[in-house]
Amino acid sequence: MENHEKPHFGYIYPRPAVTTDCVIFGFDMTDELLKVLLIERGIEPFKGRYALPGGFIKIEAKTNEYGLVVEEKNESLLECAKRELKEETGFDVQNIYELGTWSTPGRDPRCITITDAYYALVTIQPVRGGDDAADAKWVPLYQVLNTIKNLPDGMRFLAFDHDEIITAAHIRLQQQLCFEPLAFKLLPKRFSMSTLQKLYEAILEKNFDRRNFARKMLDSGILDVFPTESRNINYQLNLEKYEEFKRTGRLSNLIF
Amino acid sequence: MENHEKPHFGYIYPRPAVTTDCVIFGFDMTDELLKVLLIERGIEPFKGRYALPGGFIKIEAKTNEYGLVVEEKNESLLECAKRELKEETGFDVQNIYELGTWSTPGRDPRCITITDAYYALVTIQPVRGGDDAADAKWVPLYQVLNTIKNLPDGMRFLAFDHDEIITAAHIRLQQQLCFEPLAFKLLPKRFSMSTLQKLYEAILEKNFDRRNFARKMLDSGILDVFPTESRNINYQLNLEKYEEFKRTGRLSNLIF
DNA sequence: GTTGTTTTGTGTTAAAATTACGCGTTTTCT
DNA sequence: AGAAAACGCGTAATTTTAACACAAAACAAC
Repeated sequence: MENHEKPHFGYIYPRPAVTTDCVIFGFDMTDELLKVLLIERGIEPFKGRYALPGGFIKIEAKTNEYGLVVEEKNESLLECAKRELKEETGFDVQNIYELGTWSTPGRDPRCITITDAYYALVTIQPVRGGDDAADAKWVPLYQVLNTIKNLPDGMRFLAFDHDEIITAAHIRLQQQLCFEPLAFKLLPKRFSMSTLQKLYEAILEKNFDRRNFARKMLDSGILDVFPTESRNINYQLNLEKYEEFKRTGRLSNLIF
Repeated sequence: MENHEKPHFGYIYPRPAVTTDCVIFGFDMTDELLKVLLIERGIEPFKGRYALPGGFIKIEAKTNEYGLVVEEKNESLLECAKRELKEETGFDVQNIYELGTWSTPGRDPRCITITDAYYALVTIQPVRGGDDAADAKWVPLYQVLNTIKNLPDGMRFLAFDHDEIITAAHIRLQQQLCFEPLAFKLLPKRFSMSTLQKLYEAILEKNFDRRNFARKMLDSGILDVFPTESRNINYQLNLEKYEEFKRTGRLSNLIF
């Protein structure tokens, strides 16, 4: 542990280190499971444990020969989250949302660290071979949540306080689904009604009547219909209609 | 602007300064308006402008004679928000929720600063004399939001990026009201049905039919009834029933 | 390719919730 | 005192939700 002598541009009190972590949700079309992307930590602390991808925020400060700051550059927390994601998992994520901060004293044994957590929604490509990207791994969400829930008191599954973060992310995902058809961001462009339903069921942990579900979705008017070679029908989100319906408040019936 | 030479316990890159800001909502029974607590800034930057109460996170680090860290103390961001609130406005707030972080580069002209924003709900005491607490002032929310909305492009009403924060806080308050009867936290213990309705209308910016509103509230089962001297009726939130109904999912009909 | 099983598309109907008003009385304001 | 607003109690029409039936197409196993 080394001390740090870089300039801090005006505010002279000690500062916490700032990181971002990200809960990446993906829907696996092959087994129709909602999954999260975890990485195995290669270094201490928590070496060998699974954790959310994330890392420290980047601030570049240039000082002249007298030690005065002549140039500063920094990224926003959102940019930080996206960059770390790309670095650690190779994912280029569009749909990313802030979840909240975690700052309990002692949460990082190295130093006083606060993290700004994000969650992101991606479509898992159907036939990706072995999981790429370092030691990143897709794990079924329900497995993670169950493991966490059944842990003996005081024990943790993931590194740091990531157990809490992933639990909060799931709750937030459930709630946001009531305001916004987020689910589409987890699916490929076109999908079947039953796939969409399975996804809703996976997120909300509750089952729907197949026929009522389909009617509700279709009645909302945001889906375009595409026949397939077989008798089955595929659907696609109509973004214009969705945005319009959102403005005019006609999406309330999408709440389950 | 001075440089900073204090130790940073292990993580050796430059760090941003960290602050918290708080949007305090209060419902003024006298004029039945939803208001926010703003403070007039006494110092640069943005001297004389209104701003959200808030400030820097407190970290105390003690080093021995060799400059090594022997003791650290820090507060969580939530504790920081509560402390700053107390210091700047005298308010001791129970109901406080995290809103999100703001970290756009350049948002604070002094230095790289990220803020974690909170929102809080308080009951404004009926006959508080002149606004106490330094230069804190209750301002009707709709006035602030309208001012912000009608500002010429690029102009701002509040200091820093507090325009965005207060706007986001209002949206969040609206959304959270759909999951939780937050409104009660803005009212005194007992209140009339029309007061409750006015509050809901103020938050959601939408009007309800008096009779339907009352029925919905009463049917939910979370209100206790108290006659008054006059023919009128007062109500009070029954916390036990509320918690029970929340667990058993019987509050869905409280969504408007 | 035949057979049994599962999935998919298309309804109907009863119950529940929401919305829109009517009316007589009490309070409030001037 | 009189007019206007607020209040409590109620009903009817409409919309939304929940529960369930059936046949054709796809799929799996042999």
